[in-house]
Amino acid sequence: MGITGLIPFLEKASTKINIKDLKGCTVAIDTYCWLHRGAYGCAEKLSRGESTNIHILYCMKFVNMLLSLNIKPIMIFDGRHLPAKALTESRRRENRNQAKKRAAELLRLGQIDEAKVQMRRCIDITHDMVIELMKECRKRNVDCLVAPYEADAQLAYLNRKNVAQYVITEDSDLTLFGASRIIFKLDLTGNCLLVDAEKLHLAMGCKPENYSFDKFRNMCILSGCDYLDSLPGIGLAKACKFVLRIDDSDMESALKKLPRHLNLRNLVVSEDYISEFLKAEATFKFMYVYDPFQRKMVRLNEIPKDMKNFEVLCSNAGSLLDDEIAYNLALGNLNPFTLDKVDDWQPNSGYNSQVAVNDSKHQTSKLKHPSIWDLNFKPHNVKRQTSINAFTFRKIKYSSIDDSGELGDNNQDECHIASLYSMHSPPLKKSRSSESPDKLENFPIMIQSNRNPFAKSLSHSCEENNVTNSSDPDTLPRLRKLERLSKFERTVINDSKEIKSRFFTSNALLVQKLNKSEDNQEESGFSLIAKQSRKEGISPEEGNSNENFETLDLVEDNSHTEVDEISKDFEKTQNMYVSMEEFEFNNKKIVTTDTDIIEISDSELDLKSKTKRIIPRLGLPRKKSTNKMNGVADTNSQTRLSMFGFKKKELLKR
DNA sequence: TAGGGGTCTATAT
DNA sequence: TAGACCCCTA
Repeated sequence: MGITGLIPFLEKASTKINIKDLKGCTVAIDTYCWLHRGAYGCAEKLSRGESTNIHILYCMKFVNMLLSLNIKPIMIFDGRHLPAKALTESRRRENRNQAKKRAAELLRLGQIDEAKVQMRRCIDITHDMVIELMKECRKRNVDCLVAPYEADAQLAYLNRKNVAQYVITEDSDLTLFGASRIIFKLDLTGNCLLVDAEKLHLAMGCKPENYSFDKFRNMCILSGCDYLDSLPGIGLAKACKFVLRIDDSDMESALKKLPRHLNLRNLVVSEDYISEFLKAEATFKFMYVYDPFQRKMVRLNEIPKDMKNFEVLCSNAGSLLDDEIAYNLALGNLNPFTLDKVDDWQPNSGYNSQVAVNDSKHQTSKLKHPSIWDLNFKPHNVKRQTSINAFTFRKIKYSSIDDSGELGDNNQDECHIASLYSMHSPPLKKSRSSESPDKLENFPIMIQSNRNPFAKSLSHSCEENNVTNSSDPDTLPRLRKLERLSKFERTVINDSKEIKSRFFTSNALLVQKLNKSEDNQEESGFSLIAKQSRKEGISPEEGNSNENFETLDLVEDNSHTEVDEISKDFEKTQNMYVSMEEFEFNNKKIVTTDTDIIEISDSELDLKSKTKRIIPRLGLPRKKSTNKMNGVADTNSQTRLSMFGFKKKELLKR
């Protein structure tokens, strides 16, 4: 059931991303969603009890996609049913049985198509399917874990412990368990929707100081969730209005005032509803999950010592199992409902290595990722990465490339300059290159659209909100400039080629980076142009001259990552896309991808054309731009953002 | 008119 | 499970 309408409600806290942006991260997956979708494709066979692995292959496509992108997946499966959901589960079981009967009847009548529809409705994900998928995952050393109860709570736990920096699901309930970064609607091209818990206040339409996660959770419970139906006439909008008006510390007394706050005089909030509400809240907060490091069940959140009546309130949040049972349940060795032994897999057993020997092509990936079942496993410090550009800003010391002539005498790095053109005014440092990984990890994610007004839609509601709320005195002039930009004709092109980030870099820097090889992962992102510069005999000093940029072949450069056999197999059959937008400006076609700005001539508009002109840094070739930009001079004191009507000087004045 | 609620449909290959 | 659509209600 989930929370009706929650995903659209969270629009302002959401960003469209591509899963490839999470390279190097760990993601925990609500695997039931994939299994269910996969089973839809072989519903007839499954309902007839025939052997099929289509649903397993479907899930493995996603797994392989993640592995190919150097993203570590952890597959989480639902465990036992909570008492709170007993009614829901029995309803579902009843519906499935009815659909089965109808399907059989329709088949007897020869109505095949109608029968197929009913067969799809009676799909049930069994523990046998789970074990089958687990075995496939183990061949690739992909960790699997059966949650003691709801997978949602387990996902949130792993997310909060930083075992998984992101979680993938289709179930909006997950937001209520406190996961910080949730990915919805992931498809096989990698496109998905990222909901960031740090932005939930935007969705609720309140200031960060007035927001609390308790308010958000209370709003969702009020609007109706798996553990409690909503009061009549209360949906997300009204629930939001209510929780923002009240003091969230005492819901018991606040709920009694709900009819008055919402002007719904006929609404009755019974004592029973209030106690069920408090139980639902406790279920979301204190559900049992499995901690693979302590190897025992723990509460999602610690129960406060001063909490009264917690035994009653937590009566729906699961019961504690013996450690040995909980361990084997988490490994998938027990049927969650009967607790009968159905498998005997143990971490680091011969079973796993034997598979790896027989299937040597998967050994590479096996070696890559430490297992959560390894006793020495520690959540590693993974750089959170949703924006390649954002990392580029931090890792490169731009102040050292003044000789490019682009930055003038302000001794500003391009990160700072970019910030002056950006919608926000975050505190910026001249260089982050010397910062520790921990500090980097804590750095808030900068979504591309916030940093690069050209790369994403300007009408994005999130950004509008930020602009409106900004107290920065420069906001209005910036808005006016952005209005100018928004007049450009923009069309979204879905088809594109992946290009590595060079957005704010100069050729000089690229070549320097290539020579120094300080950071292989970063370096390779630039290697295409840098190598080209070398080929053309361009020195770092002159590398910024656009004349040296001849037409380049847009060839994906995968040298930056260890692409194993799985990746290669996958990439043969899957096309990874980045979003691409096209501007028309002074009879030029300018295309911005997530990572680049590309100028293409009319004859090259076919995006499948092999040759396109790549513009290093921002904007157009210098020579052409000076003549055509409506009198906006392209001098040393001005970056190429001026191509779009921005003037640098006045913004950089101190 | 905004917002809630019920119903129907798609999900895969 | 989510989204679209339509209808109803305050």
